[in-house]
Amino acid sequence: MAEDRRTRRTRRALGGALVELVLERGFSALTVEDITEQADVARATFYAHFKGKDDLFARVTSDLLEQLTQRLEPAVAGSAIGFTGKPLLEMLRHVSDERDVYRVVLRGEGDGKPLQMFVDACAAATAREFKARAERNNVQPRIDADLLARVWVGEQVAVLRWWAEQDTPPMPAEEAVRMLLDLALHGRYWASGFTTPDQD
Amino acid sequence: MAEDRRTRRTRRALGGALVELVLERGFSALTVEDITEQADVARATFYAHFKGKDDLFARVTSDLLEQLTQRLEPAVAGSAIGFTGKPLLEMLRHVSDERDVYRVVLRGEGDGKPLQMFVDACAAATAREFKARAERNNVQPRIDADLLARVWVGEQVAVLRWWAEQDTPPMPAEEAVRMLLDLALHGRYWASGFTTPDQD
DNA sequence: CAAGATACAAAACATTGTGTCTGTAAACGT
DNA sequence: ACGTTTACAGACACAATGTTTTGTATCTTG
Repeated sequence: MAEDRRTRRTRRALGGALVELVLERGFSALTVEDITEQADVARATFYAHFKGKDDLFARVTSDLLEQLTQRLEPAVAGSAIGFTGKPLLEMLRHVSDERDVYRVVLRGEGDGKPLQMFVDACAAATAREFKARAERNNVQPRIDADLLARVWVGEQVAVLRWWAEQDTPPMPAEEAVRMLLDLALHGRYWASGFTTPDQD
Repeated sequence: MAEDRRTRRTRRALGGALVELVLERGFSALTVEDITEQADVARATFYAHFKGKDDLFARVTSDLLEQLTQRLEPAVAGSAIGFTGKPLLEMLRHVSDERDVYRVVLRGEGDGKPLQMFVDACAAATAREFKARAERNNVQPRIDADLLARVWVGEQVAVLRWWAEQDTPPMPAEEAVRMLLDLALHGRYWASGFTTPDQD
């Protein structure tokens, strides 16, 4: 019942080739033949596994997501709201381990659909935590919940993208997390060194 | 010296057709012929104006950006830090006026490159304002400036996307701006109804 | 308003990528 | 060692691209 070694081999090779080539030339510039050549696989074989470029990319992305949720599970268990604290820390580490794939996904290659997958997953997880926590503590959000959720996830993705694009970590992951916690606690004006906004 | 009227006509038609079709089927699913058919223009004519699909999309995007910066100019003149306040309000209004184009761009169609253009432009403007203001008032950001900038822009884009995807405005633009100002001032925990984060 | 310039339409063309299908050889799991 | 599964190489029809040509309609400029 264990999966055939050959299929695993070729699938991995194709996924790796995709990521590598997208980083070099961008997704839309690639042909299926480019990918199979890089992976040293026959073109016909490609179609035995995937419907096309997009399908391959989608699988690479969902594999990544699956791996992420597995790594996140213990951290989320009894943890804080949204993605501050342990979950975020674990995410940053995962990005470090799989930097290339994250770059490709977070850059929005492939018509942004893989990124959409990723964002949706994050948004769902965030919203779930968010609502559960609000109900548990019986509080009401001070600004529109939908808007807040968007801002929240947009921020997370922006940070991950920034983190993924670094060749060498600009700071320890722990410090980045601390900064983001401060930001979430005190707001942007505080973070930028001000305590009050300019008048306008 | 004024541009030929026929040229303007066909270019507009092609740009409009692109936006319309992307909303229906997505960018990657389109052929040049689809676009020319929708615009009622000969295929050869398309290539007289643009190098291909991507080129057309890039021009549509840069036209939008140009229009935006023009509208933003008066608002930015003597205004607040980054995109809170008047500039943000003007942006939301612009999105309302050009909803379809914004949707297409902000969804990251076209391999996310048009979106990249947009984000880069916003980031540049934000960073400029940010540094100028910090220097003027002689303060230092409490968290890494680069990270802060990313978060900032990520948040803006998320809000614009949310705003663009609404069929009918969920609230007056002024109220959305007020919320975001509050958010920037007091932080996310406050906005979500808490004053302190959970422990983790 | 006239004349020269410019843009458009229509059709044909070579080129490239796609997706599918063969028969054959090799690698796999049991 | 066995039967089964998978990969390979090549060939195929098809679709989309990008370019070119020729005749016609429309514009701008003087």
